[in-house]
Amino acid sequence: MPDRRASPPPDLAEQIHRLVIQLLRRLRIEDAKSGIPPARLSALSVLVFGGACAMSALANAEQVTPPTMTRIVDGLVADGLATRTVDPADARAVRIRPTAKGTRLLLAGRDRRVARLHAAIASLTAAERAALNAAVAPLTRAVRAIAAE
Amino acid sequence: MPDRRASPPPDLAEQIHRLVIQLLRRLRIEDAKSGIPPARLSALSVLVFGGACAMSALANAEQVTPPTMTRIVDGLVADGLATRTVDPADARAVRIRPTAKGTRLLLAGRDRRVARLHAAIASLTAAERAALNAAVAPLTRAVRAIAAE
DNA sequence: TGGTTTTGTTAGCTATGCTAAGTATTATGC
DNA sequence: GCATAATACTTAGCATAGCTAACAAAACCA
Repeated sequence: MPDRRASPPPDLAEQIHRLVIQLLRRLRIEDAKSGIPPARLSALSVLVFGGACAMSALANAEQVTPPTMTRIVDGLVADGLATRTVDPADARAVRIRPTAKGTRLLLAGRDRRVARLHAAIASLTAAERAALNAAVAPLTRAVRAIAAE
Repeated sequence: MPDRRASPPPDLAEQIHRLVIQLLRRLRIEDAKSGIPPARLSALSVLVFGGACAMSALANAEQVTPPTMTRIVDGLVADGLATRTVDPADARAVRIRPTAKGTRLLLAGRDRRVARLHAAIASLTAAERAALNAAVAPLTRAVRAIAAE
């Protein structure tokens, strides 16, 4: 790991760190409106955008242990937002799928979140939006670089 | 709120949304190493960077109800990371202060987080870092715009 | 002075994270 | 082909963290 006082100005990482925390904290407010607790909403998001999924894959995607994911899925199933069926090819494993209701609910909530950010971005100048747009690729690379270790 | 299909490309908000979620998820891994649960760590961060604080102000800063913050502070005090004293000017209120141990611990943990992001940014090209740097101001404005509503 | 507001806490519920331990199924190795 | 190991989840039990409702105490104020 490079010296913290090396090439990039020391504040860039800090600034981005702070910004990102604030951004998510503000968007999170929208989530409460869905009536679904955050862990379920997040898992449901994986199901809706990633498709059907095994328990372990879901736990892995959410960076959570299997017992925790078991209970989150219990909640989703109880609320009619997902279904749990035994994998026909492996009776140990389960396939977890979002229901139509779950998909509808998630997309609506996500729209609220993203719409809020979208509105904020729309209020910027064209030059500012261009600067944001130009930062997406480098930030994507940086995020991937974190995973490397 | 503007039409989602209006001027800014619809994916910019979505891309940033996704990126930011991934970024924090990856950095969060470092927090576990501190041995302090996330809510306490976050509250401690407010104390260390914002200075002594009343219970209500802390709850407000953390977007949490007062009872929740009472227990988080209980935990911090039990761990010797903060102190709670009655406000001499108002016997209803308390002043919550980080201890030297709390300050030391938080700064170390934060350094690990930021250092990780810093290293990732350092691995980019100069042009990419410049693009990131140019995006900080617009993103700051956008985040503030979210709070407006 | 007596009601109201402010500030925090207590109580009790749900949700979410963990580890340890258990069950059932599949894979393996001899 | 059967014992053993590995895999995929679940159950149990604990700590943390969020909420609302109800309460206590202090300060305000009319």
